[in-house]
Amino acid sequence: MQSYLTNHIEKFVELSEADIELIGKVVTVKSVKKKTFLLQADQVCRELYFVSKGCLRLYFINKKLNEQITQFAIENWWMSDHGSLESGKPSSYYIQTVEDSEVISISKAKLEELFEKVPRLERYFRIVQQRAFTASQKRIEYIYSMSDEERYRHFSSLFPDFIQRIPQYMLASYLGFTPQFMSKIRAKKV
Amino acid sequence: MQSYLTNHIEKFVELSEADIELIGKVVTVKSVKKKTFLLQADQVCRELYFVSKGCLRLYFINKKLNEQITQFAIENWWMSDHGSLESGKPSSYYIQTVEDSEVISISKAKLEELFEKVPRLERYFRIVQQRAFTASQKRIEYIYSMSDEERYRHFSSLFPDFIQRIPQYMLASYLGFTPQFMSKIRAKKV
DNA sequence: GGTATTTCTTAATCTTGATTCATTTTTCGG
DNA sequence: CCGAAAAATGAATCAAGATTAAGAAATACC
Repeated sequence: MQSYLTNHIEKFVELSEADIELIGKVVTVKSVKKKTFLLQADQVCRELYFVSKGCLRLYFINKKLNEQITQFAIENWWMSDHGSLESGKPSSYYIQTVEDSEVISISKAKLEELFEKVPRLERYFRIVQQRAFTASQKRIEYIYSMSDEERYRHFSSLFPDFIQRIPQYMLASYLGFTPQFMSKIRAKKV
Repeated sequence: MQSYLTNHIEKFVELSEADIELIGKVVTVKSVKKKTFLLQADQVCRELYFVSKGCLRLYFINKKLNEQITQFAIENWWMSDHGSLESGKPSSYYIQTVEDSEVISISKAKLEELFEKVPRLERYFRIVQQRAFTASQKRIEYIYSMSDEERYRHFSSLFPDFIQRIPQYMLASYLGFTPQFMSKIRAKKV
């Protein structure tokens, strides 16, 4: 039985019917209401989440006790705390739905088993991981080459649809500035 | 014949003698003098570099015409412009040796072939890529949760040996502030 | 449909780190 | 070992964005 997930995987590697069966057996599809936590700080992260519908955010609480968002995941993106996943240590992050969402999850343990049975998945995850890394590097490049205002305008022009989906204060957090500053910028552009 | 590279790979996956042979055939080991460019902006990046000895930096020229370093690679780290590597488009980055170094390089094309012959390497690169991504995410977390001064002190305490190896202005660039500001911080701490 | 909670906006003041420019110290090639 | 270039320091002024403190506008909930 095909799923959003196996569909996505097949954009990168071929899967047999048997592979799809095996994958189907170890993943869990969940409908999750807005503002539900999939991971909370101090818990060990044991799963990877694939968004088939909706939007997740990854954030931590900084020293000033504000939420600092470091990632969003929308349709066809994975989200997890790989640090906690690998080390087995408690996470310092929260993963929460921003909208009512549909999430496909797989435990780290099951995924390891799955790699033995469907080695092609190593390739899929290598490619996905590489893209994530490239995106993350690009983000660091932007942080260091644009002012906050420029970064806001750049992000808005790249993802006009996305910024409609999320509250502005979340975008401000993701871009690393205050909601007040964001209002200021938006007021300018008339 | 074992190399620094196959040694490193074997920390993550098992290799047969035949695998090691195959890998040895497609990589090139080079001794590279300090300040040599392995990649320059406007060139298409076609290779991945593994540092067996020495240190590389990845940087671009920002709007103010300053060098902005986004990554260092020391022993046992890979460096490349994955963006350019994947897209085939010219890079906007420079990769340069910071010290006299020994670099093992493999072309993207050869690596693709190698994945067919030694599928276990997919796993190795998946793991390596995942670590790189985690490190990159961690870096973004630090950028958004510490002031420049805090980040400098944090970095210094984490990598006291490394900061001895590189000029201070390179560290300032990597941390995203000016050499003048770095002097100021260092002068404080007496 | 009205109240409570979230989200967004405005404005004054304050801080961190940039900029500019000059000087000193270190490193390196010949 | 010397001169030139590279790297580090210092101090004065400046700017981007934070902070604080209201209030206004949306949204959600009962």
